[in-house]
Amino acid sequence: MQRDTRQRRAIRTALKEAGHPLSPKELLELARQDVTSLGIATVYRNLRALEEDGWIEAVELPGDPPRYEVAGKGHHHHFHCRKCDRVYEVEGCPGNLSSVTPEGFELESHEFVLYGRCDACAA
Amino acid sequence: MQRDTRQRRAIRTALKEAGHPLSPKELLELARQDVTSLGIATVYRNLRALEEDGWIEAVELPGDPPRYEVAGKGHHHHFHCRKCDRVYEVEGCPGNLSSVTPEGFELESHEFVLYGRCDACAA
DNA sequence: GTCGTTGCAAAGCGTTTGCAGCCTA
DNA sequence: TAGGCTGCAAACGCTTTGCAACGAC
Repeated sequence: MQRDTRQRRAIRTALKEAGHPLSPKELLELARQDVTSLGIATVYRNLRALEEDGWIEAVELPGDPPRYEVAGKGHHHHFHCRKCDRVYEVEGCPGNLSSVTPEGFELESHEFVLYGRCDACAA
Repeated sequence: MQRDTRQRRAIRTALKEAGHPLSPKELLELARQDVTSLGIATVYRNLRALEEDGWIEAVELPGDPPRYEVAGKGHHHHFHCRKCDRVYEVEGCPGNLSSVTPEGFELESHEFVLYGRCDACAA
């Protein structure tokens, strides 16, 4: 990742402005508002490059292809709205994980996903 | 799902005997010990049929294709071993989820995955 | 014998890669 | 102007589907 191309700039801007994790396809649509010729392969290549540079982080939710969000937000989890399919960040962590870890198992990390309706869809 | 074929019997047996969630490929390999001619398409078709019948449940972990386990075990979560890649069931639940649910959001359910080393791999 | 089920091969779908041309530095 | 980057199209891996043959009931 050495050059600052129009495509890369559009992708970074879309990720920053969205404020929530984006799928490659969502990202393509958003970034195409700046660079109409943008191809999906370029999106995937830049996602990988940005992730290797630590600029973004993959958000992997069960049963879904990865979404991506700007990195450096500290430990958090996600809320997946069943109605609009959007993913939100949530702060906090239920903790108390060692009590559910089986005997002899070494716990290294955890993931945690909430499902339901976001405030907009619940209304 | 009306007929009790050799293939379906082999698939059910493999799922029951494994005791932990299996991927379609793992299942194919196990069930082929009974029915050598078994094809992957048949595995996928039977997984769907067994799931629709409520006989099995999909176990979706972040970033992984679905695994399948025998249904009816009640609420539980999973531990994914980073070394052997196997998935174990864990009992219990950290609870206390409403405290991390944002204002105005309606919580319907949750998923929860532990990562680390299983007892065999930790030794 | 019927028709649900199977195995194969082809089709889908999301993601990755090869390659020639483009454009940033 | 060099070579990193892009867009296109082909390749890939996993899952689904079409179809003729098979076999459970």
